[in-house]
Amino acid sequence: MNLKTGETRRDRQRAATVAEIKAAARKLLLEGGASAVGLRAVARELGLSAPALYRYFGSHEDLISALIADLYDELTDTLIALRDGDPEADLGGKLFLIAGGLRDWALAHPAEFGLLFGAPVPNPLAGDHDLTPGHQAAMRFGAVFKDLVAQVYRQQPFPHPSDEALGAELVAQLQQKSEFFDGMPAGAVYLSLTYWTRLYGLICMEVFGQLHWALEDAGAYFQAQLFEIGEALGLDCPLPE
Amino acid sequence: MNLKTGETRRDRQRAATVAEIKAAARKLLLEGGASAVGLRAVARELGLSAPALYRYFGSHEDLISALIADLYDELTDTLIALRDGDPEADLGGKLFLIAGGLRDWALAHPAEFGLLFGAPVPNPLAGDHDLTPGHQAAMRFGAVFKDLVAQVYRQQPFPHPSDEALGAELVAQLQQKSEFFDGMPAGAVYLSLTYWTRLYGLICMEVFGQLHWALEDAGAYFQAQLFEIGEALGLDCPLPE
DNA sequence: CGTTAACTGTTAACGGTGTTCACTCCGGCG
DNA sequence: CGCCGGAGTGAACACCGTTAACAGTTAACG
Repeated sequence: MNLKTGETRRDRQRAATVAEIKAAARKLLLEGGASAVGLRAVARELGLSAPALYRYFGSHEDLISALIADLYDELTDTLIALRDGDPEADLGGKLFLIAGGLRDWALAHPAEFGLLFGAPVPNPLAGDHDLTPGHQAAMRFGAVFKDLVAQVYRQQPFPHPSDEALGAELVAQLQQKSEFFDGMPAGAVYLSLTYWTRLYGLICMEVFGQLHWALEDAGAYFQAQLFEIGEALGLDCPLPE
Repeated sequence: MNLKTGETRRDRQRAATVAEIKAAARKLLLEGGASAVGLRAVARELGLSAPALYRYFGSHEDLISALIADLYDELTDTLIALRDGDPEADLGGKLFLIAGGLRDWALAHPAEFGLLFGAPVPNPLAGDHDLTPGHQAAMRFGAVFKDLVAQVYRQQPFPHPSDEALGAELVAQLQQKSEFFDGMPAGAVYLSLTYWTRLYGLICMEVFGQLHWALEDAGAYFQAQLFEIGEALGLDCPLPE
């Protein structure tokens, strides 16, 4: 059976167990936050001994990394579904959809969001050009936004700051990423980066509770900010209310 | 001596020990990140037994909270010194100074920054109107920015979005904070919030390594963004380079 | 088919953590 | 002086990630 892949019964069993482990880890993460997903806790969740998990993951950190990669993938799929769900929406509308979708996901899964986008600060280690599956999944996630912005620009180039306004040093760095951004000029890459930076900052602030002192419900503020950013990208946005 | 406060010799000794403990915690935080500042590690650092620390802090979390409050205070002092250090600078210049100062501090102390502004996510507990010293210190910190923006507006009101553009719900929330913002109208409060949100997001992204994929050195990008935000606040900013 | 090797799981143990308890000091107060 | 209370101790508990030595099962190969 399936001689091509050489997939044996044990391989399938193993894959199933790995999935079970990650599912248990997700459950613990959802219920008790990041600190609740421990090696022993996961093992306990599926009636195993803690050392048994070492047959599937090299360490606790490896498990967490795999979990992060999965979460990235799931979030990416959610956003893609949102992007392609409404065939009536134009490119700008899709941009609004996935921005709102990211915020909704972050608010619904704060612990998961913190794991993905919070501080990997304790690791200012040697220059590791991360090729981990987690990093790749993060790239796949970011590409959803990047590609959409690039499509918007391709369809109707939005006005962007001139090279002189940005300064030579910044332009040099931006032009390095021009190819990655579908050949967009530095100013347009700059605006794309601004879009992402503001969106990220907005959601971080809200999820991390850094906005409570000013706003009870940041929903309206988020919409207004999104409107501003959309304007900068030359989109005609729906006025609030 | 000092009968008013009833400050006895033991009280002074105690305060000194508390300071020593927090100093050791800071050292560990600086050297090994947030995870390195453990109860036993701190005790080890000053030749004490772990349980001894319970005479000074009710728990490990209490120690961390006290540390956070101290860090907030220190950061606040740093920014205030920066603000008042150059008597030549006008209000807008001061705003640029403290924004850059915050970024510099964050980059120089990433672990500390993560502790202050990173995810307190795991605690979505009951509605606790935080009156902890940490929260108060955070307010004192935020006020440095808030007051400066309010002074800028007072000196020369910057153009701000109209109530209609913001939407009724958002305006209602903003007006609730009008008094806190020196009587500024909703649109101006909105712009102040935008200033802070963008600054925070920018620094978070850089410190948390969320910008590495796009920019090696985010310094120029930061300056350009600061310039944009300053423009929105009606400041005449120095063009880069 | 039988043998062998690899895989999955176990228990025991090590060093680490935060925390509590019972106990000893000793300085300052009435 | 007597004594209370604060400071500090070591032992212990329950948890954590991780390793080692061992047993049962399953797949692969001659």
